[in-house]
Amino acid sequence: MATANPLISKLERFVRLSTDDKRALEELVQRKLHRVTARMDILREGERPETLKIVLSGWACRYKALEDGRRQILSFFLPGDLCDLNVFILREMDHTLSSLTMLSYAEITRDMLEHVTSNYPRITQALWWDTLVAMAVQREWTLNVGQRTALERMAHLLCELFVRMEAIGHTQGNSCEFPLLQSDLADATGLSTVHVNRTLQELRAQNLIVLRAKELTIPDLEALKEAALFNINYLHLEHEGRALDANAT
Amino acid sequence: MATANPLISKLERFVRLSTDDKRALEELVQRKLHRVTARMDILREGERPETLKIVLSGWACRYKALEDGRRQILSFFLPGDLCDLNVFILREMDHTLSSLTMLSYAEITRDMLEHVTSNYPRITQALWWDTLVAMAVQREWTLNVGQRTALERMAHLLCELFVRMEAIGHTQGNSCEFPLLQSDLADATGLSTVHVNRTLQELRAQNLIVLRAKELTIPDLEALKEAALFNINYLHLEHEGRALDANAT
DNA sequence: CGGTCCCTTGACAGCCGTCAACTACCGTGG
DNA sequence: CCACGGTAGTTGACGGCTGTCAAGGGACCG
Repeated sequence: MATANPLISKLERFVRLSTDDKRALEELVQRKLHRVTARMDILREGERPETLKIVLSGWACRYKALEDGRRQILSFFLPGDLCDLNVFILREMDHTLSSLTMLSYAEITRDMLEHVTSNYPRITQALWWDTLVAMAVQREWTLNVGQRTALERMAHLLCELFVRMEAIGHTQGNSCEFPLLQSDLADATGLSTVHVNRTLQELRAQNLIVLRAKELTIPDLEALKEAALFNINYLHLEHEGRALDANAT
Repeated sequence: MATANPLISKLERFVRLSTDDKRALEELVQRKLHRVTARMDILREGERPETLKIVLSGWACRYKALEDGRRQILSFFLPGDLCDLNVFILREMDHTLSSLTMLSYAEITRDMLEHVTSNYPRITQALWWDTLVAMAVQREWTLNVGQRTALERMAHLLCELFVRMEAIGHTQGNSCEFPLLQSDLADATGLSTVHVNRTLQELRAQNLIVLRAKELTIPDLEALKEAALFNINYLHLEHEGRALDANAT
């Protein structure tokens, strides 16, 4: 079971937080809450990021679009995930953040974040960890669209999302909620929607997935991983940083 | 003209460094120097990163390989670029670092880096900036292989490399050194070497590039950018952080 | 001068995109 | 209760972009 606060549960995958740390994180998240409906742009390319956003419930994504309309989804955000640490440093967004489902998220201002990072070293460390993992995921996505076939690519994306859902306690057995449209899968994999459809059919035919009514079931995760050439190392779930024990400071 | 130390010139694109900052950086880089010949793996997937590496001269890259040998180059490193800030946090490499040319680089240990980050806030800020820009570049690459056609994709990669070479003062007019093989371009763009060859021919036929003898010339950069749907914003060269003036602290 | 690496070119195939029509599903309203 | 409209998913036909295979050419080097 996840804690009520998905950011805390997430960072605890990396460091052991003290009660102080947790209280600071609770405050951080409760200051400015937002809700938006599905399929709304939250922060657009070209705008200046003012706040760090943290997904509390629902799914979001970031994407870039070319002038002629082609669109690439670059990341999916699940509960607990952070968007655009850019706020610290970069002047303008080079991509767009957008909700995929009904979404609730917290906003954290630059000042609030600076307060936390200068007083809570373990939290700072954990935010770094999260950033580096996000980079690793982005690299894997580049590999995914660059080298894998359509079938492998789709299998890989489904594996990643399932494993990430599992890590935040949002799976029930072999199944999890799965709100993406086939057109989202197309934009994320660089395939056409028609070919996404065919690829999903093929995965179904091989009994690798059951996907309908916004629910994904993976009867045999190992088999799907094999079909995807999925190597989980890039998610860095090893809980390494648990060495950073709150009681050890 | 660049400073003798490419790391300093790079970070100065973002912050104004004090003489103290510069001395610290000089020391950092001079401690452990290395030279390797072209096409050597420096740090392999699965190994534990012990030090941060900084390219001083030559080109390097990072790549991931699938079990069956397919290979994706994920980034190119030019003089002044940093490899694997991972050293701080992640337990094992999820990709491989490799030299492309004769390469000289400096190694920075965890201790040295921590000393610098706790005593030189402007340097810390500049390292963050560099990390966020690297993420932005990785996103653009995902877009590149996911959405652009072969011609656009190749044009985009050549644009990026030329602009980055220009930013570090390594261009002479319209030309710059260009040590990549067509097979490197293939691995970076997700195309076959044969198709890379054809795509280069096409770019030559349109007078967009001259590429031979390890030298790239771009007669009309604007035209190449247009063919590539190249939007420079993702490189975040705006020198925004110059607000972080060394004399303002 | 032979060897090796890299680049180039042609022929052919296949994966995947495009176009278009059709079905399924769902919420709304008469 | 059924009609209706809109969105999402499905399927077929066809074409083209890009991969594969294979052979040849050029540059550099021992």
